[in-house]
Amino acid sequence: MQTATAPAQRKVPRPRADALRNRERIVTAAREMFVELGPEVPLDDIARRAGVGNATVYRNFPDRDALVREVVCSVMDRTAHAAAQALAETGDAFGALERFVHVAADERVSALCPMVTSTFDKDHPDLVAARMRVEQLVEEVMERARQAGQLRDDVGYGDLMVAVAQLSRPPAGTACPSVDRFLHRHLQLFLDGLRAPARSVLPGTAVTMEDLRQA
Amino acid sequence: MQTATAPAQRKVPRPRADALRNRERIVTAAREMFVELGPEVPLDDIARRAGVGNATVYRNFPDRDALVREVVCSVMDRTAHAAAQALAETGDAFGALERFVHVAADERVSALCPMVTSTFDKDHPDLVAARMRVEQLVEEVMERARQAGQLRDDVGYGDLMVAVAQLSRPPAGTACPSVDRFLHRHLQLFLDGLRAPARSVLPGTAVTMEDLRQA
DNA sequence: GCTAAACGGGGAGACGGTCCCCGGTTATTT
DNA sequence: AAATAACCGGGGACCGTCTCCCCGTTTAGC
Repeated sequence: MQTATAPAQRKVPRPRADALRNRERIVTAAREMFVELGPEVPLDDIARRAGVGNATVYRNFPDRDALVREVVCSVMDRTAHAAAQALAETGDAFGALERFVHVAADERVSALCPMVTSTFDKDHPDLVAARMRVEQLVEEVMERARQAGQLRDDVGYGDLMVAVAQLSRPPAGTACPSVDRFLHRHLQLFLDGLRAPARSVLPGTAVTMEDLRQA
Repeated sequence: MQTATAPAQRKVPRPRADALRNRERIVTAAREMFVELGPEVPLDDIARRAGVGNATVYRNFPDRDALVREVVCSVMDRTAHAAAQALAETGDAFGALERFVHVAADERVSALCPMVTSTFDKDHPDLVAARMRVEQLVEEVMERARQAGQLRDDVGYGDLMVAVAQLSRPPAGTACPSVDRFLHRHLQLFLDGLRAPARSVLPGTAVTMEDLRQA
């Protein structure tokens, strides 16, 4: 903690500039390919898309899960950012919620779900931290709309996020771009169903954050 | 065409009873496993679940696509049946639509989409026949609700079916049963958004059957 | 310009899915 | 009930694919 340019204790001499750049390009490429082709795309393909050799991928990430985790955290951060922006809006509370949902869908929150599977540490520190940020912010956005009497009160955080994730999932298999044509229509329809007053009585109870965690 | 017991021209001496039974069990097991594990489950696993040897699977279906096609047709038939029942209901038109949606979701129409990929003949006679039946019936159910002024008129067949398929997709990876807990809640929310009068203006135009076909 | 870190491509190794083979079993026919 | 032919089941060979290491070459940083 002496100088800003050499903060870490020796032994970590600071990575090279191009190394950092490559790492970032890998994460970006991985996010795109996970969304398009699913969570099982060969790492070699990701490397090619990123414009690097396959060895560079395996150097930066000890195993597939490490890469997946980084991608998931990245998407969560973007989602949290979208929620924060929605919170900053001072106008219509439900309008802010709507805007958040459409932006989050474009970030492909969807891609996360298929990956949280099998050998994957859901309790990794980085993950819980990112998750908590998102939950906190989205919950606030929803609460404000609820207070304003615009959001029906029998729905929870989990209802919103799961439905958005499901609706924004690509049709699996192809990177068919047509899904985007439908996606925002269907999100809007779902949002219309979310408005107060409720037009029906829902089965079960509101899905909370805790429900998702242990699911 | 002489007697009913020997209708086929010779050379097809009629399959044995247990052979038919096995074929049926394979299709059932395949539907379950496709829904739970995705369209790439090993055929050997399907055979085990069906309680038959793997050779029996390969004997009955020349290749994977043939099995997938049979499963898809089977699900479509069930869906068409659900739609027909909804049409037969004489009460509330929108209520019939709701009931159809919830039943169709339980049939896992969802499982179809991930399979319509890569090497798969979308124009196989059996498929188009089943598809046309479903389209016809569902369109009628929707039209009746629309006429009754209960269904917003800026949505089409494609909007309904794609959204239902997406919402009823299992979270991919695990056969986590919790999804069923959410599923019907989210379907109901979506249906609420479908009701007239429209609570917002949708982006794009109504998704028709033709849109889906060439997508 | 020198040094060491980082890169890239090729290929070995391993895993998993598909499909065939053949001895045993079961449904049908007379 | 016996004969017969279709059908079944499990084991294993073949093949494509993904992972990951190796090593000669390049490039950033001083």
